Amino acid sequence: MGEKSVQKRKYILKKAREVFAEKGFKDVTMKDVVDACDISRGGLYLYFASTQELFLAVLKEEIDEDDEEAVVAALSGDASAGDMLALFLKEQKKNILRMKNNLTVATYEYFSMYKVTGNDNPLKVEFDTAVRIIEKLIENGVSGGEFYCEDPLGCARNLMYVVEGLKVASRTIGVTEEAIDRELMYVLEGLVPDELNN
Amino acid sequence: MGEKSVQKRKYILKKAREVFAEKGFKDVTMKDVVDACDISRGGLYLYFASTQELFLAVLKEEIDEDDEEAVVAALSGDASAGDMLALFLKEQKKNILRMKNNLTVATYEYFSMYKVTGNDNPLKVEFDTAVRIIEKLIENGVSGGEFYCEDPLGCARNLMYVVEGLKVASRTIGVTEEAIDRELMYVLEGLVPDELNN
Amino acid sequence: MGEKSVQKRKYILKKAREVFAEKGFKDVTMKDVVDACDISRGGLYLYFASTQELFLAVLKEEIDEDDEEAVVAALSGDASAGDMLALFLKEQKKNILRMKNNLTVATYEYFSMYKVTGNDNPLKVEFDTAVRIIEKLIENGVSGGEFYCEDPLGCARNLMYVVEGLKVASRTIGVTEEAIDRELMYVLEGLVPDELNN
Amino acid sequence: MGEKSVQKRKYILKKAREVFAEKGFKDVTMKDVVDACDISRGGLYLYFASTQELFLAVLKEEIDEDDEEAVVAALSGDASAGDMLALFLKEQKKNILRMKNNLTVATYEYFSMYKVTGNDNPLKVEFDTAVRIIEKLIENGVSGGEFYCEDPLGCARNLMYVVEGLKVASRTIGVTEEAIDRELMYVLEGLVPDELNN
DNA sequence: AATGAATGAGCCTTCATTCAT
DNA sequence: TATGAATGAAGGCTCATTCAT
Repeated sequence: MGEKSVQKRKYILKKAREVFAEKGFKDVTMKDVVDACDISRGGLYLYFASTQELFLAVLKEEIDEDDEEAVVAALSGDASAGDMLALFLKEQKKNILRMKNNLTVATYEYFSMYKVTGNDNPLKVEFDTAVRIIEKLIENGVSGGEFYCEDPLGCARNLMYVVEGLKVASRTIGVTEEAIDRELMYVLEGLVPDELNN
Repeated sequence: MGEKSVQKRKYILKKAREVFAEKGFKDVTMKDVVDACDISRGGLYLYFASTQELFLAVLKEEIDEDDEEAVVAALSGDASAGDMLALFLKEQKKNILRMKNNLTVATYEYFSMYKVTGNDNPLKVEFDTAVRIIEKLIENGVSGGEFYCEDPLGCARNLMYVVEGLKVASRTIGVTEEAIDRELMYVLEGLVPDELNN
Repeated sequence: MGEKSVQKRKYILKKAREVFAEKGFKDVTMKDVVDACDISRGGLYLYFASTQELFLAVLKEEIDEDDEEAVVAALSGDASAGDMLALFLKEQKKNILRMKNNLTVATYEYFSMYKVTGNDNPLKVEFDTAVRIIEKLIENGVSGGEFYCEDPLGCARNLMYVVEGLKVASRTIGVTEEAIDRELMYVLEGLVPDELNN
Repeated sequence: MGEKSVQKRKYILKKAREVFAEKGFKDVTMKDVVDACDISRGGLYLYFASTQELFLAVLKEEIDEDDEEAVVAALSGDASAGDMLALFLKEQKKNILRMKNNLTVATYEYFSMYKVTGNDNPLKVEFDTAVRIIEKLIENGVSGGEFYCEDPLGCARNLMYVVEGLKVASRTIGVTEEAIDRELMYVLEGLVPDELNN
């Protein structure tokens, strides 16, 4: 595949991403993507054989980017643990609220359809990675006397399940920005020693 | 629609429920239901005009039942607040883990597709109801000296978002029974006064 | 078939007539009639086995009535030939313009579909009858010195083909009341001796 | 759509025309056309989305042809007005009698179903055009002393309504070739000065 | 007589997929 | 590589017709 094809592949993925963000996974047809890309039916098949293949490719790009963004943002600074955790959660919040180009629904549809287990499941990898980052941040915070927490891992997991809950709720029940702030704050406040909390 | 039709309607809903539980919402076709019910194409249309209509009817039955089950189970006993909360959560856990006949995925697919707001959204109603029940139980526990909690509502919400997170995770990432226990326990332990916790 | 059934049969025909007037012949389904009559599917079949049977029955009633109306109106008076012809044409005009309950389109659809020849074709019978009436009226008018016409039959036929042309045009091209008057007058004026015409 | 597709489009229209001529408009299904063309179901939809679209396209071709035929034939010669009028009417007669490939019924069905007014109605355009041509021919004939007529427009309209009447009668009542000749002659003879008529 | 539930055929329409160019 | 015409399977929906009650 030459240079040109790589460009086109990227172009297709960009457009496909928009389609998945709009319609989820199950409702997307190859025709939807063809129309969005304004290429020929046959042309799309040269690059991707199915919506599944397309979606996995979109997801792969997504995750590669995410790693660079959130993780780096969260860990590479020399800010305090609290600030870094706040930064990380801000990133999550942005994700939850993002209306355009959000793959949450498509991703849930995909992975509830094709059960993928263990580390082949990017959703799981992402979740576990996030848990580990948060755990680390809390531990750092505890070491520095900034936080109080007897079970950093438990707390990190609790936080991420709340985030998952908020994600799905925002797509189904509807969640305001204030509600997200409130939920995340609720967890964070549990980390702050009582005397500081008042 | 006579007595006989009522029976058939129920029968169709039962079968449709199985189909939705198996395939989610978006992938289900009228033909799927026809096949599952072993009736004629036209026969199904006598009762339901679309998968949407079918799904909403299935959901309505579901929720009517739920009300009788979980709520009654949680509140009508004269057990301690802790026991009642544990019972309520056990119900939630059963729901999360139930492999057969679980509408979680279908429900998420439906409500992420057709945005329904406010009290017309049974998902929201269910969530809010659960939060209120938990809040009440916590308050009772605090009154009785069983629990310690400065923000029962916040805690109840935290718990329910965790439950939502677990639900979706169990359908996408995969969650073991132990993980569910662990997460729910994590929250519950936050309610127990420290001296008792050790 | 008892008295009650006769009533019901008439009721069905009345409703069916409305349906045919609205939708023509080909588009009408047994269901349309069932809905219009608000009776059961099976109930309709007790009286009529198909839309064809229904339509023929509707038509039969129609023609029976027509005979009594127009013909009697045209011939039984002791008015002048010109007045009687004018009366007859006024009847035709009313028919052409009638928007509600007009079977023209349905009739054309039916008889262009099922070719019926000779005196089994009520359309032909009606046409021929009308021609004969007009011919007679013209002859009377000529006898009385009211009209001048060398070929009463030819003139009568010409008139009726114009009427047919106006009927179909009113359903397809659209024809104003003035246009109908103008066309009928054009023919009538040809009957009036020149000296009277000025 | 390349050169090849243009051919296929024409082929479909030709076959569809045959179907409409045979069955009228309302009874024609996309499947009828698919079968007549011996192409795939999907293949037809590449060119036309409905029988309505198909019919309008068939009609468009029809009318384009007609313009070149009848009008040119009637007006471009240097024959006498009477001969040209006779030629024009011969064309109409051919139309009335044509058994194969006659769209009369389909056209009436279509335009009685979808009311189209003014110049968007090709039926009206065709009618008005014919009237104007005949009027012109009569005027020419009068100028040349060939005809006698005080109201050329009225006469032209009368003639065309008779033609319409004959068209519809030929599809519903049944009309012999002789009857058509007779009717058209009846009108023409009214144009010829009395002394010549004997 | 009358009902209306039930069936199944039939048409509509959309797409995944292929393939000649 | 790229195109887009073509096919046929799949699912949607409606109705004519039957039949047990």
